[in-house]
Amino acid sequence: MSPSPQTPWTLPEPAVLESLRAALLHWYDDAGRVLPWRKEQDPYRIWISEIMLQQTQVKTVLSYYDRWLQAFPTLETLAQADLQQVLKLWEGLGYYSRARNLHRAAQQVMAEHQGIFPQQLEQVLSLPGIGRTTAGGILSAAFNQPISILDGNVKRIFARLTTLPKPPGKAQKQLWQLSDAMVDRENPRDFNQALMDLGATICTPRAPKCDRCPWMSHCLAYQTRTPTYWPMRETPPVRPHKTIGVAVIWNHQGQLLIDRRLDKGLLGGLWEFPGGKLEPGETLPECIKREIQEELAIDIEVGDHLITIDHAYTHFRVTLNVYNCRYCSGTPQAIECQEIRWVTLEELDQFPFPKANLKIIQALRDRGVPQLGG
DNA sequence: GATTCGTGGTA
DNA sequence: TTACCAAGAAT
Repeated sequence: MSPSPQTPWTLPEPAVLESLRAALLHWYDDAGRVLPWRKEQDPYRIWISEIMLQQTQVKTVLSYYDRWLQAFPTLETLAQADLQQVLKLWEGLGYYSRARNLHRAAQQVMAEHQGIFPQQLEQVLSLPGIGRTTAGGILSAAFNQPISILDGNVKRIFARLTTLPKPPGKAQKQLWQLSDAMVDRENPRDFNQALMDLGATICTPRAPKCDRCPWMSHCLAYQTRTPTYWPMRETPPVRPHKTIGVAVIWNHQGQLLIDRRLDKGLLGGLWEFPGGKLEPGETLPECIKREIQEELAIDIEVGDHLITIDHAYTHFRVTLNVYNCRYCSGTPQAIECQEIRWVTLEELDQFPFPKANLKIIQALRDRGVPQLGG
C-alpha cells in the first residue's frame, strides 16, 4: 500500500543539493551515454534532436535524426523545404505536429532572426513546438545556459528522491522549483544531460538499478525500499474503441484513391485511405459506401475484404476494416480533407502515411491489383 | 487544467 | 491481451 511520507515535502538543503550535483556530474563522466547530438554545437541540430526526443526513446530517434540531417542539413534548408517532404521524413515517428511545427518555426527564425537560432529564452519559447523543457534542453546543451528541464526522466527521479506525495502532473510547481534549485550553475550542459541519462539508464520506470545510483544515499524511495512505487500514478482515462470502415477505391485505370487529412488534429497533413466510423445497425460495406458518399461525393461498389488492422493510439483504439472497392460514378470532392489524388501502387511511397495505413499498403503489395467484378 | 496529440517496447 | 510509458506541447 501507499507509503505515506513521514514529513511534509520540502526542497533539499543547499548542502545536499551541492552534494547531489557533484555526485551526478562525477557519475556522468564515467557512465554518460555517447549520443550523436552531444558532439554537436550547432543549435539547429540540437533543436532537431530535442523535438524528436519528445515522448520518444533514443533508440527510435537515432535513424530518423541521421536521415533528417542528410535531407535538411541547415535551418535554412528546412525552412525552404516542402511540408510534404518534411512529413515524409517524419513518417512513422508519430506526433506529427512536431514536424509541422519544426517547419513553421524554421520559417519564423528566418523571418524574425535572420536565420540565426535565438539564444534568449523568451524568443526560443515563442517558437512553435518548443515549451519550457525543450527550451531548457536546447539552451543548456547548445549554449551552456543554466536553464532547468523537467521531462519524464527528471520527474521520475525527483519523485523518488523526495517521495513526492502526489502524481507529477499535480506537482508541477514543486518539481520545477526543485529542478531550478538543482541545476548546476557551473556546468548546466552536462548536468541536464546527466539527469536524463540517470533516468534513462539507472532510475528506470521498472527495475531501477539503485545499487549503481550516485544518488542512492540521499534517495528517500531507496531508503524506504519503495523505488518503483514512485512516481505516484494518475488514474488513467478509459480509452474508447472505434470500428472504422476503410475503402481502397480502384478506378478503371488501375489507380487507387487517397486523400490528405486536414493540417490540424490527428495525423494532420498525412495521406490516408478514406473511410469512417461504423454506425449502430450498419454493416461494414454499408458504412463504407455511406462514408465515401459523404466525404468524397462519389458512388462506389464495395468488394471483398482486404485486411483488418487493430491500432492503439494514446487515447483510443481503432479497428480498421479495409475493403477493396470499385469506383462507379461522380467526381471526388475534398469535403472533409484538403486534397484527393488517384495514384498507382508504385507512387504510394512518395506520400507520408500513418503507420496503420502503411500496413494497408503492404497488404496491397502482397496481394496485387484485385479482380473486381461488375 | 484537462484533453488531444503516435508509435514501439516491455512485462 | 492489456497496461504502462518514453528527452512534452498546444489548446
